[in-house]
This record gives sequence, structure tokens and C-alpha cells, in this order.
Amino acid sequence: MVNSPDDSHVDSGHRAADELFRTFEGMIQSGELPDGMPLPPEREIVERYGLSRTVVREAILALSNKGLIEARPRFRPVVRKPSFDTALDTVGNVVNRLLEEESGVKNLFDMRVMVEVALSRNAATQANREDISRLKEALEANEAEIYNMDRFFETDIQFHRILYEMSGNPILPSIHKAYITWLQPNWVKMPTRPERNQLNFESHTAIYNAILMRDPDEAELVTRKHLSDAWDQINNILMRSKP
Amino acid sequence: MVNSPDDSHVDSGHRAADELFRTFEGMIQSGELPDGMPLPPEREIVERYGLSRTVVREAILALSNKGLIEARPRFRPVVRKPSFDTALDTVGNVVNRLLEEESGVKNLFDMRVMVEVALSRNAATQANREDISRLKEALEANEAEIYNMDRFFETDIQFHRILYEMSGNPILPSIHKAYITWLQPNWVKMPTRPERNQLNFESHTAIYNAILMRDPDEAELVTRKHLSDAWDQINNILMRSKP
DNA sequence: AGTTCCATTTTGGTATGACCAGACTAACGA
DNA sequence: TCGTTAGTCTGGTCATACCAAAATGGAACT
Repeated sequence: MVNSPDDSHVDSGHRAADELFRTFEGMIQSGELPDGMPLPPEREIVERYGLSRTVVREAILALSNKGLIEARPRFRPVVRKPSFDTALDTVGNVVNRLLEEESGVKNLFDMRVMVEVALSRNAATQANREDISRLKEALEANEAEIYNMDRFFETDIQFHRILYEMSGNPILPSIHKAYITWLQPNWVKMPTRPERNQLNFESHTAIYNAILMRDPDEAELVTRKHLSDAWDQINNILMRSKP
Repeated sequence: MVNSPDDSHVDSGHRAADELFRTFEGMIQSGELPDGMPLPPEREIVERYGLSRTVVREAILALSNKGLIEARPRFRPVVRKPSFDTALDTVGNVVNRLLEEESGVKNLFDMRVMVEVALSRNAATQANREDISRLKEALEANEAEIYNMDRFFETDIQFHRILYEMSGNPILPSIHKAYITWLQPNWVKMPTRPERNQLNFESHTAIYNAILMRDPDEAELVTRKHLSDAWDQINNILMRSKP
């Protein structure tokens, strides 16, 4: 039995390119290649590591695909510090395809409900003055745009974003962004009317009040109702477009 | 934004390879290339699409990196139907690097707490007989292995997995798997002792009972305590290895 | 016939070398 | 000084070649 000298792993990628990939991964992680720095030219890497350009290109492509660097068509690739945002970006493709299936959207939406319910419950027990004042601000901005469809949409999202930010966990805003990105396409087809906006604003108010009142059960209740309404809307659209 | 392969720009992604990527993406999605089917040989693709092998390989590499196909070193790549599992796989690299940083592990762990609290609350209000009997089964298996460190660890994970499965949302088991994968490395270093196992088992029992009693508040309380204990353990380890 | 084993063919991995076109740079002329 | 332009740099694509491991099919054996 022939054994590779080093790899204990299941030889996943390509031996050489994979190794180079890990090399650069390490250099990025260690800060040797700081955020924003362009990678050396391919031919220089070729020379420095004694590899073929083929291998170098594959490694770079892999770095790009994994979101570690940003490679525009004819420019040098640029190191891109990883964030939960970029992490969620890289799954975008896969998730989008999952959403095409049967109950994909429903499942993702349910996840969102679960998270937002938890967020509003937590907010109701832990929010501090500043959190609440930010939420109030968002709420007022929301009210001010009831008759402006596009702006209302933005302030709606902003209100929810504040909820995610109030968690104090930097992962959650990234998740919010991901939800928006993935669920938006199903959402925007909805015909919005001022009455609809009015209802949504009232839901937001109810959530805000429940948090203000430090009543997690109420916060959960109104959050569920709010999202359930939203789902009904989405569902109507989905039923109509995919019978 | 990451260069999604669907850029409308004139020249954004790699023109040729990207196009091929989308072609295969479409064929996989449409079922023309069903799950488990190997891709055609590179040279055949070259011939069929009139492209160079370089381009074909880059496209295949991209498919592989995005998790749409599984490419082992010298085997034909195999179509891999996307699942939330594979989606989370593809972020593994990035997440792992994020965990190296400052409060990365803490943040991820907090996410887990939030999710599991929500899960146990929901279970307490919605679990049906079968759910509860599965959980009981896992609990008993857990108890039976208190003096077997490795097996206890497994049954511990299994107990939590049931909680995730009880949600009925297929995304959640994938998330559980991701948590395990990402947090495990920090976990396994913990010296486990039977006393420790006994405590964990008692926590599991408390969670089970709260669900059985349909008491979401109690379920939340004991879940938080259980995970908080676990965190203390992890934290000790982290403090010791990274002072 | 069924199984084992080996030689041949496929096929993926790597290496070269070449050429193009867009981006970059520096010298040149108004 | 500033805008233009020619030359260079660099990534994208192509064609070819070779190697080693995998797949394949048939010969040899039980």
C-alpha cells in the first residue's frame, strides 16, 4: 500500500494545489497577508514555490471560491478578512438552490421565526436603555414612511435589524443580512399597500411595547403573529406563482 | 460582495469557466445530472463545449468548492445534491478561522445557547408523544454510559440532536451538526470524569422533565444552566491554552 | 461458470509554453 | 504641467505532453 508521506486526511482536494491553498490560508490567518493586500502575481508564486502555473491558479481559484480573497477579472486578487458575513455569502449559491425546492422557503422562514422570537424574548429581559431607544428610533422612522412603499420596506428591515443587533452577538446581524438576502426575492413580489404597512407598523409597535414592558411572553406572541402575517402574504404569492 | 457567478457585469467573473459553472449548476438543479452521477470526463466536456481543458477544470473546481459536486483526488467528480449540511460544510473553513479570533468561540456558543433554548421551549409546548419517547430513549442511553467516557460523549450529542430533530425543521439538524463540528475541537480537550457525566445526565433529565411537564420557562432555565455549565468547562480550557 | 489477476486504456493531476486583452507605468510631446 | 501613448505586467485562455492512479476487459486459474 502506497502511503502519502504527510496527509493523514482523506485526500480531498488536489494534492499540490491544496497544499498551496493551505499555505496561503495560513499566511492570511497569521496576518502575514493582511486584509486588503493583493496577492503576488501568479508567475511570481510559480517561481517562489517551484510549482506550475496551473497549480497556482487552482489554489488561487479555491481561495476565491472559499471567500478568502476577492478576485476580480483582470486584477490581482485581494485578501479579504473573513467575517460571518462572507461566510454566509459563500453558501448563498447552495441555499438559493435549496430554496427552489418544495418547502425550502418555509423551512428557512421558520428558522427566522424561531430566531426572531428568541431575540425579542431576550430583548424583553435584557435590553438596556440605549437598545430600547434605538428600537424606538427605528419604530418612528418606520411610522414616518407608511405611505412610501420603498422607504417603508427599508425601515421595516431596519427595525428588525436593530433587534438582531441588540443581541450583542455579531453573528446575528450577519444572519439577518442572510435572511434578507435569501428571502427578499420571494418578498418583493408582494403588492404592498398602505393598509398593509399600517398593520406591519402596528406589529412593530406591539413588539416594541412588549420589550419595553419587559414581557417576554407577550414579545413572543406578537412577534409570532407579525411573522405569521408576513408568511401568509408570502405564501399567497408562492401559491400563485407555483401552483 | 463576493463575486457570485451570476454577475451581470460585462466582465466580472471568469467569463468562460463561470459560464460553464452555471451550465452545470443548472443541469444539477434541473435533475439532468442526478445526485450521485459522476460528471463526464474532462476531455469529453472539452470536446462537447469547445473549451480548453483549463477552463473545464476551473469550472469543475468551482463546483467542487461550492459543494455542488464531490471531487476526490483521482476520481470522477460526483454530483452531490445540495443540502443544508453541505451548505454549512462550505463555510467550515471560514468559520474555523473566525473561531481562532478573540471571542469567536464565545459568540458561536452563545448562538447555540439561543437556539437550544428556543428548541427546548418549543419542545415544551409542541412535542408529541413520539418526540418525547425518542427523547426518553436518548436519555436512557445517556444514563447507561455514564462510566464510559467516549460512549457518554456520543449519547450526550445524540440527546441534543433529538432536540434539534424535534423541531421538525430539517435545517436544524444540519445546524446541530455544524455546531458539533465547529465546537467539538474545543470540547474534546476537556478531561471528562464520571462525576461530570453524572451532572450532565442530570441536566438532560431536567430538560426532559420540563418538556414532559410542558413547562417552557423551566425548560429554558435548565437548558441555560446546562449550557452555561458546559461553557464554564470550555472556558477553563481556553483560558489555560490561550492565556 | 465464477473468480482472480494482469495488461491496456482512461482519466485526472501537473508541467510547459504561447498568445491575447485589459490594466499599469513611464517616457514623450504639446 | 498635463494628457497621450507605447511598452510592460498580469490574469485568462488555449494546446500539448507526460505521469500515475483508476477503470476496464480479457486471459488464466480454480
